[in-house]
Amino acid sequence: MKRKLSLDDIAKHFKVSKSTVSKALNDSHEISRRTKEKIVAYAKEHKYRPNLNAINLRKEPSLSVGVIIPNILNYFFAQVISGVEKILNDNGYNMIACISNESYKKEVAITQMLRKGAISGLLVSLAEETGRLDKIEHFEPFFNIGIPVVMFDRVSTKLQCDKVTIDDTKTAYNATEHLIKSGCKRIAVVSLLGDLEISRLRINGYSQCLKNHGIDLEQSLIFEKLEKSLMEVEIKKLLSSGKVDAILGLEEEAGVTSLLTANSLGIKIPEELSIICFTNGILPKYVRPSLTSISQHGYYMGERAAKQLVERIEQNGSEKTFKTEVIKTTMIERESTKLLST
Amino acid sequence: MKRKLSLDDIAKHFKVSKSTVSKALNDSHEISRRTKEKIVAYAKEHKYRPNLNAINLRKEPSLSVGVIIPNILNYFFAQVISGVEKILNDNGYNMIACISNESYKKEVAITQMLRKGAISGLLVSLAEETGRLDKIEHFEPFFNIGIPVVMFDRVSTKLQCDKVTIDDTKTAYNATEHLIKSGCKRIAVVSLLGDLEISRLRINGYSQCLKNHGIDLEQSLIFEKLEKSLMEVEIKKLLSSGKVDAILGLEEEAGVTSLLTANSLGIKIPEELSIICFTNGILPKYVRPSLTSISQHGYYMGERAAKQLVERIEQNGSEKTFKTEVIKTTMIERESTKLLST
DNA sequence: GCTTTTTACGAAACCCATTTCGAAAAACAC
DNA sequence: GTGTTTTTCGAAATGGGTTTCGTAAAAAGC
Repeated sequence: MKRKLSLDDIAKHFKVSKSTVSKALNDSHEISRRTKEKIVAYAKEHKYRPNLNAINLRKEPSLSVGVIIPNILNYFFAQVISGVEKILNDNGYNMIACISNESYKKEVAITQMLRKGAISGLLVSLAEETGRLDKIEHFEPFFNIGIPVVMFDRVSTKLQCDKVTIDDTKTAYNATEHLIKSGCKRIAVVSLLGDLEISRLRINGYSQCLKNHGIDLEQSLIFEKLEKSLMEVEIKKLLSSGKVDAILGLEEEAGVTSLLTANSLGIKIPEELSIICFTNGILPKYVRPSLTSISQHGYYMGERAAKQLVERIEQNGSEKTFKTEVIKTTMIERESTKLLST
Repeated sequence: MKRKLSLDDIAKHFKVSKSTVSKALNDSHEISRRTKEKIVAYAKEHKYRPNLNAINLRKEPSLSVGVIIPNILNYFFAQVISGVEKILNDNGYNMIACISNESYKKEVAITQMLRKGAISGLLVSLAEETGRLDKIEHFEPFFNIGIPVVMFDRVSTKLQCDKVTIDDTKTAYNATEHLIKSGCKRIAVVSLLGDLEISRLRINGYSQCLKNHGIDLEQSLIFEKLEKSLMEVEIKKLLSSGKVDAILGLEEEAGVTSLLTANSLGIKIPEELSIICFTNGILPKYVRPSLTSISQHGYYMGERAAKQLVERIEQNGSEKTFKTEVIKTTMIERESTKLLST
């Protein structure tokens, strides 16, 4: 088709050498004014763009790493990105940040773009839709070419690579147990997240904990995959029914919305209702009463994931066994839960 | 020094041709098992990494753009990044996101890294420290090489390039006027930001408005450059003194902290104290009472800045006049201000 | 008018990996 | 043992710029 215009093309057009063209475009004193003018004019007219790879071929090679996150407006992922960026920079890598916007299609497009781009490694947290569809073939080319991949937070068991996650099951278990120990008996789960592995794991942890404490699991208390627009209404219904004394929010927004809704209904927190939520972003600290939340240590997770990737890149595939690093979570106790009388 | 290991180096070491080495490393069937093994082993041992620019020279050139932001944990900048990313992606560019962390030194390091990297354009919002030191020489190389630069939000008048900003003076003026019209007379300014141009402009707008309404400017009511750790104490002092009936926060955190402090002191909002803050992030909506804030339309600003940059890149420097696009701000009225009886 | 200097440009090397094609050597068939 | 196929490898082209160095022509010097 219409191949990109190269120096040679311009050179042929004017029947000069490409060194002349190169010098003319770089405004070298070696080239006469008249020659420069016509070449520059021609280049401008035909929108000549030098091939940056060719230019950089002569310079020090610059290493870069692709990072795919579902949503940068999510504070947790912003933290991860911060950590990733720090480590990559310390090690002389550029970060090519890409945002999938929770869309499978976008994620595929990004991988295609990155594949032909110059990346030495890839960090990924799956889009919600990708988790739901459970399609991960678009990552295979990287494995084939030998570009190391490290997944973090939203990982897939289907992919054989290094991973950094939290123990979602255990964390949910502990949070639930904390609620039970503080006297709560009817604990609801509220979530916006869809069919992600982490949602299933968290709900598993919750269920196991109830079971171990002899509490019956009630499906009617589990509100998964709530539509963002409907969440407030649903929570209002739930709280008005008076059937619950605690809420476990699987992400920050669920917890905060529950808290604000309870406030508006005049429900006393934590006396009548305890709330714990995953993800310790900005909100839990600032809402009133402040919200007990679980820190997933996003910054640290980013650091660890980036570190693992850098190691993989530098060792260049000698080690063949993949490791999954599990980062400890921390429950930040605030005003939305009762103190345990230990 | 120790130049990077190239295919030729390995070839010389084994006295074979570099095509053999290349094929061996790519696990080609054309190469015998024994030859492959020893070459791969050697490459691994000496950490051979192919030059990606050389590889990509043969592929379609991939375009990328550098973006420097001061802090990704700031919701406003996260919004900008979202907008930037969308436009760049739509136009087939990669985004190389870099975080200066408000540090001049880091910003300089980033520009050096990007300079030798393959970027076709640069988007920048200055670090706080850079604004304070007022040193911007590290951007000059880009202008010399002809790599277009677009600044957004935290811009510098010293640099001749395209810019996208809000009208900080006017916005502060309008906010102040809104407070005055709603009956406030003693309006304090609270800010964490240091010597940034935007701080000066905002305070200018505030001052002008007071002047035009015949209110004397009191330096003791302007709290610039507050230390993050001291902010709460300072605000507490200010509010306890009972000398103010309104606060203009130059950024979200200042506004929210003021609001929470007022709450804890039992000061009624907005009856006894009105608050408006810049930057409409997540917090203003979720605190109680909710906080009137000024949306700077981060996402849109990102889109516009990226669009300007892409245009510059594609036209390749034919247009020589630089334009500054001013984005309209919007005041989102919430519960922290009194309604105007218009 | 002849020498020297300057100007203007071209040929070729260089950056580094991939890939095509040709050829030598080894393996196999008959 | 001769012919054929397969295996294994190398030379050279390719991609698109930059840069060095050499040289012819034009300008300047005396």
